[in-house]
Amino acid sequence: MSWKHRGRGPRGYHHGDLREDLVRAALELIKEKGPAGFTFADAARWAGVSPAAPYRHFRDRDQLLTDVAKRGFQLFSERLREAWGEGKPTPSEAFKRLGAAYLNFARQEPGYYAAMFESGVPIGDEPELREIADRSFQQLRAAAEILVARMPEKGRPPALMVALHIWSMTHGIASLFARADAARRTLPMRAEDLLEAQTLIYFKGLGLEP
Amino acid sequence: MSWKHRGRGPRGYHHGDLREDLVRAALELIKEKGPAGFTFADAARWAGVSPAAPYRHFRDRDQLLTDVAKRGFQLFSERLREAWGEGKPTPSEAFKRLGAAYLNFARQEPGYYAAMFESGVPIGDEPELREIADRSFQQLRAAAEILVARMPEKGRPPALMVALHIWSMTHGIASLFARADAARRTLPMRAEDLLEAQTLIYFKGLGLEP
DNA sequence: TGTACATCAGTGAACGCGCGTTCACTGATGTAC
DNA sequence: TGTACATCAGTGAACGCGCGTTCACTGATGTAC
Repeated sequence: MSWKHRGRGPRGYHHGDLREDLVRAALELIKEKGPAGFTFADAARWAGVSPAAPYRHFRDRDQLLTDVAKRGFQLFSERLREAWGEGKPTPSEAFKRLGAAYLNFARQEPGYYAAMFESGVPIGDEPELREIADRSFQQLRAAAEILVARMPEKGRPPALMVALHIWSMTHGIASLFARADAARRTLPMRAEDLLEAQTLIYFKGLGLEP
Repeated sequence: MSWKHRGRGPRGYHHGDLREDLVRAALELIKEKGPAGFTFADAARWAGVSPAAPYRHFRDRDQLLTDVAKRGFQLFSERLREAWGEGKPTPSEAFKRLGAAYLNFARQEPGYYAAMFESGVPIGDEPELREIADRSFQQLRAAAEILVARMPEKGRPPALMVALHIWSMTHGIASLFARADAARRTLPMRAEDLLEAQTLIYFKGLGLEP
């Protein structure tokens, strides 16, 4: 595997897919050094290209980071959707998969996770990013709707609140115990088990039988 | 308020309290630009001192950051301890205060919070830091013990697990909705209310009456 | 099918800048006698 | 109380370095005819 172009065949003057490769570079570098630890020049070097080349594709480092965050939310939405699997066979099974997918995303995609949640990229400033980010949450929201719909009509909690609760607990466990970097706290059990237990207790508190 | 020494009286050749002032500088700069957005030189400038001066007090930027994290955990422990107030008048009252203290800490001390949880400072590498960080968690742990002790002996959940659950949900809400920077998600209610509702549901799921 | 041309996506040299770090130094403070 | 000296905590100049950014350029590719 050559340093210059990493096995995508010899390249001539044109790179061919620099935009994609810069995103890959960013992910790799964020993983290694944290969301603030990579530079535009770094990314160019990683892609085997002159330091001026990235300017053909991104205005600056921030725009690259924002793009990474967007792709991250996109991928995240898909992962959550697949995991939820329309709530089959039972919502609690599906919730278990959903939580596991969240934790796995944090573990396996540290570059995306950091760009999405800890890079300081302002979500609110760019409508497109905001929309994509919201879509991830809509997955949770839809799941909560289905869960709540199984309860007797009297005393149903608001689905939005339930979705936010699930999000919070999952995000808390992911950020503390399932992250890939040195800030991870040790845990005397699997993060999945901690989350599953918490979810069960929470559901029970809502009045749902298992 | 002069730029040079910010109202702590005129100073001569010696600064008097540079170590403390560098910590203050770090907090201020982290708050403004994020945990990775400040430099050693920045901190020196903020304190009104030559760029070589910080080296008398800290080996490098990382050591300063670690020191900030330590102080952060120290302060955090105290805040949690005060808020818990030995669980009086009732544990659920006390838990409510505990959660609010956590959220307020995230909001009011963004510099400390970021240094503690999002700066990439490796907790495990320095025993002293680890010990201080653990102490914060022990506050939650002790609170969980008291809560669990109120339950009938049969079917008591492990206090450790309960403490981890409380930590996770509080941390999740703090990190998503009560942070002070641009990565904060909007929330259609007070973060405190979301947390309180979640805690109540969780406690109910554990079999505790309000 | 060939050719001329426009456009695109890269180069590489150059620049100013701020950072980290070292160094011999010096002003201020504390202490022994 | 005064003096000599050691120590401490700063200075400021200097250095090498890598980053961000611009620029005129050039090689490769696509397209009109």
